[in-house]
Amino acid sequence: MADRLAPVSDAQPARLLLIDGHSMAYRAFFALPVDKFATSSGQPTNAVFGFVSMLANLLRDEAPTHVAVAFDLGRTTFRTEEYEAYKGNRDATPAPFKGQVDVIRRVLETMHIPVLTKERFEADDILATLSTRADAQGMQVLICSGDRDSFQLVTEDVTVLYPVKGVSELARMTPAAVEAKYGVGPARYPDLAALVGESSDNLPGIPGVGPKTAAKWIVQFDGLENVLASADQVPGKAGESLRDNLEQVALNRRLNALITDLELPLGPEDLEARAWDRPALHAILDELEFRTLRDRLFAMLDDEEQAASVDAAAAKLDVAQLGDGELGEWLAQRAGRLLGLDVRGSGAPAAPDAWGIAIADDEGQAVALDLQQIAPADDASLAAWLADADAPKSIHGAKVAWHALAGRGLALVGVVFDTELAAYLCQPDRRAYDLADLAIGYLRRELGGDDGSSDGQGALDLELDGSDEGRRAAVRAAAVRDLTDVLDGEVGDRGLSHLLTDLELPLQDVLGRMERTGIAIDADYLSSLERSFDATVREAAAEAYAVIGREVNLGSPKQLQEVLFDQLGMPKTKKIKTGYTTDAAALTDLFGRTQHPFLEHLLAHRDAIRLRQTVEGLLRSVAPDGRIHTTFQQTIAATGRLSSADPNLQNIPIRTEAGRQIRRAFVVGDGYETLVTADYSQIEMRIMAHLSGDEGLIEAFRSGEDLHSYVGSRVFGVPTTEVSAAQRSKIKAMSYGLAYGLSAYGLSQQLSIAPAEASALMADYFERFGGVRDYLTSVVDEARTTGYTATILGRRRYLPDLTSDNRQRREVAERMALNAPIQGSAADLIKVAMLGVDAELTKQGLASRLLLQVHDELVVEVATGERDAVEALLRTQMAAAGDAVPGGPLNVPLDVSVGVGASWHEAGH
DNA sequence: TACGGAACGTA
DNA sequence: CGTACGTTCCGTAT
Repeated sequence: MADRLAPVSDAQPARLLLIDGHSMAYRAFFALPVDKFATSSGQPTNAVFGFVSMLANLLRDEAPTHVAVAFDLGRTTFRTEEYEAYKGNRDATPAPFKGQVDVIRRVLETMHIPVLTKERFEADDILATLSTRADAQGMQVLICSGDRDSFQLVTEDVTVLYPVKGVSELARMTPAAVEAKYGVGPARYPDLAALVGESSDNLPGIPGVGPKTAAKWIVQFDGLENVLASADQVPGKAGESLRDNLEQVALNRRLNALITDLELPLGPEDLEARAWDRPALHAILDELEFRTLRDRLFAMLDDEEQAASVDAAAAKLDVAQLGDGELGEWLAQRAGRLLGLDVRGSGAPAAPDAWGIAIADDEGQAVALDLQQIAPADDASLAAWLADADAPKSIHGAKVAWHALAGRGLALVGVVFDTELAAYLCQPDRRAYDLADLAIGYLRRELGGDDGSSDGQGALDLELDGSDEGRRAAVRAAAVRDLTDVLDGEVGDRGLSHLLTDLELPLQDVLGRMERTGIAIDADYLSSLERSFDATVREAAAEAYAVIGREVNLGSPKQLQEVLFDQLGMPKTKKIKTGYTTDAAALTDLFGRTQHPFLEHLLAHRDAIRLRQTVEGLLRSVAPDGRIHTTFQQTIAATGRLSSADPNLQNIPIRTEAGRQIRRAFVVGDGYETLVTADYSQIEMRIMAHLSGDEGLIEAFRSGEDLHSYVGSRVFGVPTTEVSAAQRSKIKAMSYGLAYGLSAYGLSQQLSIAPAEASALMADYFERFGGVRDYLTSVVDEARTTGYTATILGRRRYLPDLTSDNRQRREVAERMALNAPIQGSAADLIKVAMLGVDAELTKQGLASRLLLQVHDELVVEVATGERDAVEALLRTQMAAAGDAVPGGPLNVPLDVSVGVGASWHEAGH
């Protein structure tokens, strides 16, 4: 069999991967839903994604040394010249597929994978030629093609990878596999195909002859030639059919023979895999918005390449090896220049620590310091520089760094730019703002190392060699410095500089202090609450078990469905992915209909277990200082709101009496007099009034009357005093629903009224408050045109789905567009207010301090004797936030209500 | 062990 | 068939 020389013993044979580009792209196109794969601008990318994904898998799994992709050129080939109907049954190329082949070719270009085409020939002919020559040269060949004609090329050293499901699952067609599947070997596969026909090529076979008969004949007569020559000896109906179609079979065989001696510009030896043009590849994958795929691709590079590329990216970075005491001079040489900073450590507000720091300038010079063994002189220089307001710094996530440094007694002042905040303002819908990701996206630079957990906190691996870790930190600091210039431009282009510099950056400092301060907890009381809720949980569970005669996990929706719908045979609730919902609304509805006691106990159990869980979580979060230190996240909510985590103090119960018990545990701390809460009343409706300019709504607020009664009186045409409670609550639901894009149907559901009644209510509402309707439609229209919504301070939210062809996606985006300016403007205002309150506390020399923000509410801990002053400044500053709006003050007043008490519950209202 | 879904707390 | 979040638990996939 082996009639050629075996490869030299040690050397691995070359492995050539050949891909039929068009056929695989086409397969990918139909395997992946086009509506799921598109860029934010609507460019379909499903074929590109499938193709590149398949390519990535092949490169990883097969590790080819040589690669090429062949494409067809147009539809006319020597085959269509011989037989006009060849492939004539193909549907027109779908519009979303057009253009994707060109994109694939661009990707291949950046990967330096040769693309071959040949006038009048098909991609398969090119592959056949290359494969045959490579086989003769002793290479191992893999052919990836969705065209079965390629099976004829299979040998001991040539394997066809044929897609069986999408493009992710490829069958390895070896000689044995072909034989097993078709009953003939690869060389005779085209004989079989000629008899059976190939519908995808529009080549008809012999009627009544399938692969079994065809294989039988080929084996019996030893090849197609002999079958045709002996056609008259073939018995039966099939034989007759054969004799009627001799010409077609011969034609089929001529057409399905692949050409193996084309003249090509490149031979197998010229196809050696080369290094990718990484920046260009990054750029195009970026353009395609392929984030995970990019990670997969680049994760394939072996360590050596990885290291080399990181070195290349950081080649220009010079990490100074300073002797003890030389830091001061290094910093002095750069006095007044903006430097990038990277702090390694833990930024947890309750337990901060920093152990490493790196500083980089804009000329590729950096230093890295181990804070655990820093020389005293350098420590002093560093502390002075960090605390110097005139030493401008840029950091990625300054609040975390600020906490960490504080853990080592270091202040941090003079932060004039934050790359994380800047990226958030530019792309508020991103899930995360890892420095490494931003570096790739904005700088086309791979930072390497840090394995993704590089969010600036806790990412330091102590086991690593110190100098190596120092270099990583320096690379990050340099990336921050370089990103600063790029993002500063991006922020400026979007008109967000004011928001960054005058709002988010200074707010970060306020938030840091709020987190560090924390809020005092009465832990003994909280523990007694826990016991009480726990008792309720046990009782409710026991009673529920008694009713159904067995114990189930009441926290498992799956088991509950069994009990409710199978065991107890209750009517089915609303369908969800995993069956039927068991949420509180559905259970309450079921109880109303069945009066079944199990439901009562189940609901009581739900409530109690929830409360117990909340209490337990809070208890776990109490720090040694007896306070809870939440983290306010400033780059999470796409609308501009803050969020609170570890623990979340923005969702502490308030609606039920049992829930409010929990708020009694949040108390004034030692040495302080009381807590004060101040909240905006109906801030979102006020913003709606301002933004819409609706005279009626504006007048409602100026009149000082109860909003919902006022609006109700206009809608129902009765005096304000005669608006019934039911009318008022309908209006209230309606008003709030408007800001969320509520539909008439949704309103009817919420109010348990007929959809027609809800529609009529909405019509009446808009009749009286037409400015609101006009505003809501215009806000969506404008966002569709510009691509984004904007708040009163210019904060943007980009909503590309507003132009989606997919109705579902489009309507979701429309509701986001309605809500974002309102929710976001409210967020802007309270942020302005927080800065004002904080500044005023300082200015008046007060010791009272901000503790919490809950979207429209501030909680302040008041020092002895400062109560009146604090209350006054809260009212003033929160109301004054409306004056900071560009283009003058809001055209409605901002009402603030204030409460005072020793606990959050008492201070609430 | 990691992840998505369901449920539910807040504004 | 109403926006924005975070946390917990369950069940399944890994």
